[in-house]
Amino acid sequence: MAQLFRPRMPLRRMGTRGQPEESRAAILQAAAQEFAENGIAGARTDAIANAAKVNKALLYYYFQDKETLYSAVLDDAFSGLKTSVFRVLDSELGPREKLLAYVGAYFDFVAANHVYPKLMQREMMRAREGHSEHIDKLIKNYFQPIFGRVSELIREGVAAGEFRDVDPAHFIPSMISIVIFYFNGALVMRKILGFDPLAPQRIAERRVAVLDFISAALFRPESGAGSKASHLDTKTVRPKVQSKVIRSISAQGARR
Amino acid sequence: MAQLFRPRMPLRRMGTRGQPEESRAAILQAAAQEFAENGIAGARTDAIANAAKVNKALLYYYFQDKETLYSAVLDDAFSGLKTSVFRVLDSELGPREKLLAYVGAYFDFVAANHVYPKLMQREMMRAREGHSEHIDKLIKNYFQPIFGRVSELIREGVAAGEFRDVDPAHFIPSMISIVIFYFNGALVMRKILGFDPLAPQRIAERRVAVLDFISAALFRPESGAGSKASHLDTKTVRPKVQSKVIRSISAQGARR
DNA sequence: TGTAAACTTAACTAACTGGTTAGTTACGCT
DNA sequence: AGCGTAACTAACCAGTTAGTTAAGTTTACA
Repeated sequence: MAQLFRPRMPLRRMGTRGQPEESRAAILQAAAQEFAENGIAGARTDAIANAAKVNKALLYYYFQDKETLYSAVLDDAFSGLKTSVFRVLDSELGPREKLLAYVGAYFDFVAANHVYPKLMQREMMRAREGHSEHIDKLIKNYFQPIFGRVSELIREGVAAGEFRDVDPAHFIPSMISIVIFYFNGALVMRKILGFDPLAPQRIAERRVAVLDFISAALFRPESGAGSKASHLDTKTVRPKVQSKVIRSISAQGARR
Repeated sequence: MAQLFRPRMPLRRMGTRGQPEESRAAILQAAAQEFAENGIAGARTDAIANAAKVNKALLYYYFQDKETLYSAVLDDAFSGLKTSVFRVLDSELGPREKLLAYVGAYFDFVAANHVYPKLMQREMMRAREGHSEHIDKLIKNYFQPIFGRVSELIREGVAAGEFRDVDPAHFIPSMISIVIFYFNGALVMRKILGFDPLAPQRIAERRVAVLDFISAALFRPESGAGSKASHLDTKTVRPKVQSKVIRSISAQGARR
């Protein structure tokens, strides 16, 4: 894949000494796809090797075993999310704006990485009483920090009277689920809805719907002014948000 | 399991002619658990047979193969949901009450059948361009009818001015995701939140949170009266809802 | 008494699949 | 020129697992 973009290079043949980072990256990407689509048990190492255009033995040259490779894939995906999301969580914004920016960033990340939500969902369902050393790391490194930070944000918003008095422990999972679910069930939804939910304009629609949903559920109507349909004041944020959608969509288009 | 509830019966020994429905049911239940926990690829037929306290060959006496058994499990789960949910959708209620009743019934079903949300999520993620004959049946028999009916309900509510002007195609998936996600990620959430999300009182809390979330996101503040925090009027519904929780919880407790 | 449904037992196979191994290629260095 | 080593491959192996089979057992019922 990426090799095609090095036009005048001597075009390395397989079976020779290529770029190790490229091979590793190719394996990781192929593995992410395969794991997301089929789970660990369903994923075939041969399929990963084929998709990465690499010999199967190379998987074991770079990674100890299937499980380790899976772990590396998760780490890759979640670290990407973490940096993406913390960029906005660390910014200087009011509770409303910051929360919308957070959800927006999360949405954009998922929209640009369709494997992520599947990996996450699969991992959550896989969690068992037994083999927990592995997921504990994920929780400690990614889930916990993000969750803690957003909890804080929500408590601030509630304290400031901008948010309704919701419990972060329930509100956050709800937010996450709304963002994720749409992408995970895309193919089924296409058959129910009659259109392709992953078409750029549909994703843009979805983004608006998600932000609207969460705004309505969380934001307290501003006191003063026309109080009637006042919790629709997402409008003030929408333009900024919309343009961000466009960017995320085109970025996504370029990526595949 | 179920055999324990036939106190004075001659207590049939294994290897004899038992109740065929019981064996079939035992297999189905064990299979549901195994499939929910591990997916089709991860599920082991031996494990199913052991859990059902039945010889492996009996699986193939009742079901053609693993895939067919899986199919039967799904049919079982979804048909249960369908009847449960249509009971309230066919009732005579106003849009608000009916929608809350629908979400409540859905929640209660999921809370009483923890395998269901996992099976559903897995099935949605499994949907592929290729092997679709099987999932098409599910969509046609269950997803489509329920989705259609709830869409109608939402459009009615919007037309009556009781609901905000939301798009059912986006709102429904969001609702479903909120109900499902909490149960699927229970074990991970326990480690993040520090408490057991499946403890009865936590489930009751969750039920309230879900209904509150959806109410706030969907219901338009009633015109007239004190319009200030008027979209918090879930309170009027809550008592009814709460008692239903209690019932659902105790029913759940009796069931396991 | 006999037939058939509802099972068990346990050995077996065919196919798949994760992982290994032994060897190859080309690059950098001396 | 030649050596060491990172990067890589073809072929294979060993364990697992869905599914089968053949033979037998117990009960309901006609």
